Amino acid sequence: MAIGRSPSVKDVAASAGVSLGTVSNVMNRPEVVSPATRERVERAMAELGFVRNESARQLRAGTSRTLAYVMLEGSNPFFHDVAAGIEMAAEDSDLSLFICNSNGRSGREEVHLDRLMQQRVQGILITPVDPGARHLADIARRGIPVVIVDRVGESGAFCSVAVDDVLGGRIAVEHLVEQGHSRVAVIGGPESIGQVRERLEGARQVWAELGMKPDDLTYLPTAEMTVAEGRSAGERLAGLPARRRPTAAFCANDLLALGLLQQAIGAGLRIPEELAIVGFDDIEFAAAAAVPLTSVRQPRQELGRAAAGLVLDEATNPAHEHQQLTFVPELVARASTVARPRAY
Amino acid sequence: MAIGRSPSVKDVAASAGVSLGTVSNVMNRPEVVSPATRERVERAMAELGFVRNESARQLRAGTSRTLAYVMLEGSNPFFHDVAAGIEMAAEDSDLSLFICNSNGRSGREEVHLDRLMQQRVQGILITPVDPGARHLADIARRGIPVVIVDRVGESGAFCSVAVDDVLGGRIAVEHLVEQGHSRVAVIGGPESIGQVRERLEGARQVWAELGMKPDDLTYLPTAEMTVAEGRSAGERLAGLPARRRPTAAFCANDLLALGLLQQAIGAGLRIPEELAIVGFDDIEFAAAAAVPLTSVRQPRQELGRAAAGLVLDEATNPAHEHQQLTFVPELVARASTVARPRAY
DNA sequence: GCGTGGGGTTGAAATGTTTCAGCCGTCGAT
DNA sequence: ATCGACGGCTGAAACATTTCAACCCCACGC
Repeated sequence: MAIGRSPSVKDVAASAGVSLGTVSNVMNRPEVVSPATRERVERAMAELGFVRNESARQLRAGTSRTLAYVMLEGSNPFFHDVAAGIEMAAEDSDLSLFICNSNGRSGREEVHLDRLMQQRVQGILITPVDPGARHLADIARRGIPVVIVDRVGESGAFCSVAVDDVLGGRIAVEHLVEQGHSRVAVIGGPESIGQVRERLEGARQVWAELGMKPDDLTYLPTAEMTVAEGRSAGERLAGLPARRRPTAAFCANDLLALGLLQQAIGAGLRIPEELAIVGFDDIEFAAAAAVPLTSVRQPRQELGRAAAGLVLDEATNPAHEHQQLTFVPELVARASTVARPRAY
Repeated sequence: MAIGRSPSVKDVAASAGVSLGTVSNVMNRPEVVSPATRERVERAMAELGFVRNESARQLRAGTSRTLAYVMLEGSNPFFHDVAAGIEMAAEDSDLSLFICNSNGRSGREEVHLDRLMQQRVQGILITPVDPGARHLADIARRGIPVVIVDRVGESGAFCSVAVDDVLGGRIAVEHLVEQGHSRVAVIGGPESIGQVRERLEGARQVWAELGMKPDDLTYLPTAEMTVAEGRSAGERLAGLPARRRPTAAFCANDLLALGLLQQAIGAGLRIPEELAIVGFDDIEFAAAAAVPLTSVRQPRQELGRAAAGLVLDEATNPAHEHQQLTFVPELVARASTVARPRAY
């Protein structure tokens, strides 16, 4: 088989003895072409190994059959789960999905967005470094559907999908208090991250409402939301005088919680007796930890799916109105906060 | 700002009072156009908010500025690390990267590949469900560069990049024997996976060479390479009569190892004293486990980078020859096999 | 027999970019 | 003065597809 340039509709048409338009019809409106011709055309396509040229279709159509997700941190499985949800939805609409990763850097984010505009993607889903960034608004102003995932766009200029982070903070700390803890640490940062602020806020709210002493809720800031930072927070925690040391920690995500867990176990602490730990996100590795991690679950795939739904609505429905979808987080209690008799 | 269709080179040309060709030159060969005109054109582009239409470029060029990676299992971070390596390389060549996920199903893999052909991607990197699959060969025959990642294509019809899995099995088991173990389990499966076979093979080789009793190397097959299967393997292990029970396990990947670790710790075993564990891949969560996991490291990002290099070579270099790149795996010893005094 | 309707097919236009041969002046060399 | 070269710019062709008005022919109704 000669491997020249790949055959086009023209070649197929010639080989089947019909016109271009007919070949196109066979692909796009098979019902209008007679069975006999259709069959002939299909055979020709198979023989020549015809493959549609997507760029030509796109050029004609003015838009590509592609969505894009710009994730915030490739190293956090949470975002991959969101991406998986998006991909399912994309698949259902027969669209491709571009997955990009800004790695938390605004510069890379901008580069990706630029490329995506050139690709004329149908819509962009993004967990942005900064939801208020100029370049996001610019894109939306161009008429490209943009949906913020796992953050809430302040301006209302976009749709967004997120969980109620304040509530998430509340149920985490409420759970710890229910388990009898009266000194709790909240670990996360930097505070420039909206989620961190809101989860902390929720924690403080419920702490006050339950009548706990304000000083007994300690906020331990971190520089990032990584396993390593979780470990280092554990060391800081261990350094506190015993009488003031929290007996439980609420971490703003699971990576921090896993790091803290590792450090605590390494230091010989019994979990949850000497230190109880709650994470956030409920990534798969939370359940897989040596001491399975209690975590505030976000419906990760659902988040992605819903976001994709919104972006598609905006792309296709002229009457679309921006909306802010909020999901309800849910506490998944496991051994890192609840001691259970174990079979030995 | 009116949001009609986005402006084209034609609009820019009109606005700047030059011809299409000149606008194109400003973008592609700025040095051939006089500074004055260039400046005028650039201003016009900025004013109109001109964004290149990538599909038109592609149509003209006959190929897209895009690579693709079809990963095997989205739930295994290993593949995301490989993808990250590919993305860096793509970035260096100013290419976009499509990331797809076959989730271990041949059908999805085929759907993805089909789409990628339609997109006229420059090259395809893939960790295939089955390296011998017909559809892979078909694509290569069409002249599209294909590189197999983390598997070796039997036929030599493609380039491939992988680590020496036999060697990986050898160093894992060698390490365990060095640590004084004389009964070892190898956990992994199904055996249809090439890696599993080769890692097991390496384990058996070195076991024999070191003069250990063949019966003391137990192979525990699993149905998948997941955390859950790791746990269940742990239960089977615990069910063996004490005198025959292995004191160490070599798992064919880290997910299995983490599952096993969790099960063992839950059952009250001390690690590594009562059970030593070695994983494979050295994903980030291996180091983050409660008992940090000894693992056979694959240079994950390097794998991706090298694969991208090969695919680009095949795409651009007429004198390209297929090659099978093999990396050397490396043992990273941690607490799951080596007891160290700990500071309490 | 004539008009009508409609199923099936055609041919050309349109999409946005790049490339390339060619054109127009100007400047330097002969 | 003429030629050549060259910098700077133009205009048209080419890429593969989709769409749409137009067309042909046949059957059917009057």
